[in-house]
Amino acid sequence: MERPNIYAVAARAGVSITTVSRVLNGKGPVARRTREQVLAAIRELGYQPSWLGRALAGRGQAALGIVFPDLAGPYHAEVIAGMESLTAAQGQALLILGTHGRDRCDEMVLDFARRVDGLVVTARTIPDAEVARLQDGEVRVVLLGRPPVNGAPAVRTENFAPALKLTTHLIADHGHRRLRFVGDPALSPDVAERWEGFVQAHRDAGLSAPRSPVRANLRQEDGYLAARRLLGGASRPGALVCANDEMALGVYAAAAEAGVRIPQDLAVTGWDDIPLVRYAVPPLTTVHQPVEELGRRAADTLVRRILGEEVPEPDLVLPSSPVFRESCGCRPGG
Amino acid sequence: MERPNIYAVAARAGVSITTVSRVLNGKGPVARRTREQVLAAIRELGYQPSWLGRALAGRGQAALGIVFPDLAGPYHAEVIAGMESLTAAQGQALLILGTHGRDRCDEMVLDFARRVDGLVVTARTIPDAEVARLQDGEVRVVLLGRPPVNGAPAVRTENFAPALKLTTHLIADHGHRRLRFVGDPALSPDVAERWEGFVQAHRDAGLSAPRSPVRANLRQEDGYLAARRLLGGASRPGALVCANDEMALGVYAAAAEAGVRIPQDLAVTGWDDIPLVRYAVPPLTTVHQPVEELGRRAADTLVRRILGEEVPEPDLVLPSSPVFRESCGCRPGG
DNA sequence: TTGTATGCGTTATCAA
DNA sequence: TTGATAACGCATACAA
Repeated sequence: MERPNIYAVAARAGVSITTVSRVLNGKGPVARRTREQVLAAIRELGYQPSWLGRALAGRGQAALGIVFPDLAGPYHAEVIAGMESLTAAQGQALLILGTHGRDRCDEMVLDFARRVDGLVVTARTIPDAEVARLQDGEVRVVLLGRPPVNGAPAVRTENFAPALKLTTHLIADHGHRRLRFVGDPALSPDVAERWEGFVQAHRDAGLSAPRSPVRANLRQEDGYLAARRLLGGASRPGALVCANDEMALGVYAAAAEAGVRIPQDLAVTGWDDIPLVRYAVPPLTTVHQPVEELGRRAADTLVRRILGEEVPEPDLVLPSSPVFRESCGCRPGG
Repeated sequence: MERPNIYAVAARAGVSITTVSRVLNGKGPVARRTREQVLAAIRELGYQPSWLGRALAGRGQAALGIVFPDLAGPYHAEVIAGMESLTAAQGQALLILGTHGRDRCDEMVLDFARRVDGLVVTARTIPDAEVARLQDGEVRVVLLGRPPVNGAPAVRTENFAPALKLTTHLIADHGHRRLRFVGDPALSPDVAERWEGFVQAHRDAGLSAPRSPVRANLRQEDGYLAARRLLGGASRPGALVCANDEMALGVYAAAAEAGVRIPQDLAVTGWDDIPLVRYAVPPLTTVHQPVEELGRRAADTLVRRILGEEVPEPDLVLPSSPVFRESCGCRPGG
């Protein structure tokens, strides 16, 4: 048995397709009795409208897309989970595309954009210029984890203030003087802002400017390798402020290998507060980000844009704050 | 400027849309000169065919879907990454849907299925009966991490043999006698098979049957809680075989808290070989699964089904094997 | 209150 | 070698 179309329903109910369409969309006047007949026919045939037909007829595709660099760490998976929770609830489809640092991904993204009503574009995927071009091409875009571009609204998390607070904590409360920042500010706006907060804390404390960041690529192995280098070197740092949790856990491994105790010999902090670090040994001091909500809000903002509503906050910054556990030197349970 | 359609191209090239279509699809005879004119028009107008039109005209939607329970751990994200690598390379779209243990997800999945050419359905999402119904409804389905149902091909990883080997290693090489399995066999076919291998190892070694599994729910916290219970109890186990890595790391935390040393006082093993465990302290002995390839192969199988090709292996089982590090008691580096 | 006819952008059939 | 035209499934202006 073929899948029934709107004509089949109309025939069965003894009406025209227009009437069926009206019943389906709840628009326009339909006599009670007629409506019931149509509804009955729909039920009997197990009819479900083809969203292809709908989309082609100009009703939008009821689909959102997200463009991310890759699915290596937990971060983007959580962003996607947040978006998915919203799209699923609203009966929309969610399409995903990883750029994987490919060169010619402009076309890919453009092609991708054609299949959705709007796009969430994360940091470290496509350059601002390309975002601007998308905007000009009437593609609805929402930026995630990066500042607004050319009128495209952004949704992101706080970075500067928590980094400042965290670093100040290490300096003022635990007396650290030789701190290093592990992460590459050039890699993403988020990391850049964290670095800024790190620097500011030094200024605020009247310390000399910190040494340049230890450029590392956000994965655990990068943290491990960076720490191995640092811990083997002459002037060993007293505290490592890592740009994310995975690198911090990499530092844990290098420290264990070198016989360096955390936090007695080395304070370590992360960023993200991924589930694993709460049960790390010792529990990691980090900065909690509402990543899933970030995805949800991005999707929500995108939907508003698509509906033509005014976006209330074109640059929404969600609060994130330090979680002091034990790797910074704080006492267990206190 | 509106987005050009096939008529615009035809008009510009001074031909009919049929000819344009032929050039586009490389089918049917087209004079060299004509083709060039059409190609020029396409280029000048920046024309790109609408996939909506294509799909409606019956060419398929060039989209694959995956249904998963949630994005909590690294596992499903990696599966998705594997699928995405294939779909992106082939210019297909990838749609995702999480069931989140929702009740009435039958309709959601059905609706979802209408938007794609085929579906990868993972374990712990929808019941076999529902999969069978999808199959009957002419939805192309490939199962992932669960056995074939009603003719739907499956792609999964080895479980029994590695579990047998791993457990035997603990028993024979490290002399363990009081082993417990942490995980719920009822939760997924994968876990059930791992439990079977665990049991078989006891039989093979001539030991009495192991105690019942410590039912825990795959997340780190569940492992932590389970281990806390076990380590506080009277008859403390000597080895914990965990159904996945996250739970094993939870065990790490509980052990540290209880002053139990790994592996001296307690051997621990995981499953999956997620990146983090390689740099755990101590490095975790686990079973490596080619999860990303699993996703890729599932997508590949699905594409074959869609193209109507014979699926070479209706029940593809990818090999997975133990990685002996230090948490089982093996020496560093050997 | 209901129906007719047309457009959306493509592919495919058949005729020229 | 090319073209006119009919699907595909739906929404909607317009007519009745």
